[in-house]
Amino acid sequence: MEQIKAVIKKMICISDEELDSFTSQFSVRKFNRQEIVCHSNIISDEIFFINRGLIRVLILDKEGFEQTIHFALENQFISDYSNFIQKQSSFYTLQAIEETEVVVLPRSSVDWGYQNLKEGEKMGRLIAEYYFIYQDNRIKNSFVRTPKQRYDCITEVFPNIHQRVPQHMIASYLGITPVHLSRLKK
Amino acid sequence: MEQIKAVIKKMICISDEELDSFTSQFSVRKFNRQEIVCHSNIISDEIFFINRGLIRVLILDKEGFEQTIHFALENQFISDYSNFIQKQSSFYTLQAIEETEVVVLPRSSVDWGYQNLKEGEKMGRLIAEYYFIYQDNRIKNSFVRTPKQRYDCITEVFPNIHQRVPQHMIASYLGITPVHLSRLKK
DNA sequence: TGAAAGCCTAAACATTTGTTATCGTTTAGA
DNA sequence: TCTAAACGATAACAAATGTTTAGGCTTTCA
Repeated sequence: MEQIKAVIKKMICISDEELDSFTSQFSVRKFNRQEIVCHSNIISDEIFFINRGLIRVLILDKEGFEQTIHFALENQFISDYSNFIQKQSSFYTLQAIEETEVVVLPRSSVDWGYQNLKEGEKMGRLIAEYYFIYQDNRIKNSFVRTPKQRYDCITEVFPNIHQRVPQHMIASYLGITPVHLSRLKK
Repeated sequence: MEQIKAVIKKMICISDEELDSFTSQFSVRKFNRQEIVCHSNIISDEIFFINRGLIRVLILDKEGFEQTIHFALENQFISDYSNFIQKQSSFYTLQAIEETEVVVLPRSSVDWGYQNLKEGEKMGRLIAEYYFIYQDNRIKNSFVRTPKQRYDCITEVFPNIHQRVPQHMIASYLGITPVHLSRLKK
């Protein structure tokens, strides 16, 4: 739990006792390559924090093809956060791309944190703000950058992504086909 | 201040005294049609709440054309929230499309709310979560819906938008050209 | 270790989307 | 009230992107 403790400490002021009470409610889970961390169409009552490995977020489009919506790296939180917040069944599938170890935050512990940690709500605010900024940047980029430019700067957001995931997933994340990405690279 | 008070009361538990102390720090500002509410490239130290009217968020792309990024309607908050949070100079321009009246929340009052309202941080969390969900839906839609489908369902997010803004702004919001939108409608 | 699957590139062709120009109508402002 | 600007539709053409197919290479795993 050392990694998630460090991340929380960077966000808010929290005593070691508080932190221990909080993290003692979490568990650890491991996944092999390609394994599904969280299926779509289930009520999403867990948030994951990545200790090690890499998770991609994907959906199946109407033709049954996988579309990569997002990547999540070490020391980041990941879930279908929209549907977690709204307590609806999840839309996204989470898949481990590498051997991955996650900390599991059940909804009960998240709620506990909001109610019992001195700065629990602030932590929630900062996390939501952080991901809002990420989404906003992504939307901004779709307006001001070409697909090739988005490809060229993807390592700003996901360092080493090229060494860790196949190119067709990056193409999908960028909103283009793998064939077209291959063409753009020339 | 009645509208913003009602919106805050819906989000959190707050006494009338707290609410009065909070809203007394706000001011009201009015804009004519086409008037700029907030320029880009300035430090954004204000959040706006729309009492009446309609604001669009836009950027100028490299060719100097206006791109509409977002619309904001009555009883919604609007700002370049990413850059407000990060205390960076704003990227977006805010423009009133109709005669518009806004409540102005200076940064000092927002910070005051976080520090002094019992549920101030929770309010901040809920607002950030709300806009995160909006952005997430938008990104989802770009993967699962065609431009025509996005056009057809835009009133789910912005009711009466067709009666209130010219079609070329909607096209821009959808990420297509006005000529192409006109073609799709056939 | 051998076969199957996955991956990237490439080319040819199809579809979507953008660009430019024009026209008629509506709207805004002097 | 008149005139210029803004707006939406349309057509012709251009550019970007998708689709299909194939080939060669690497990875996986039985």
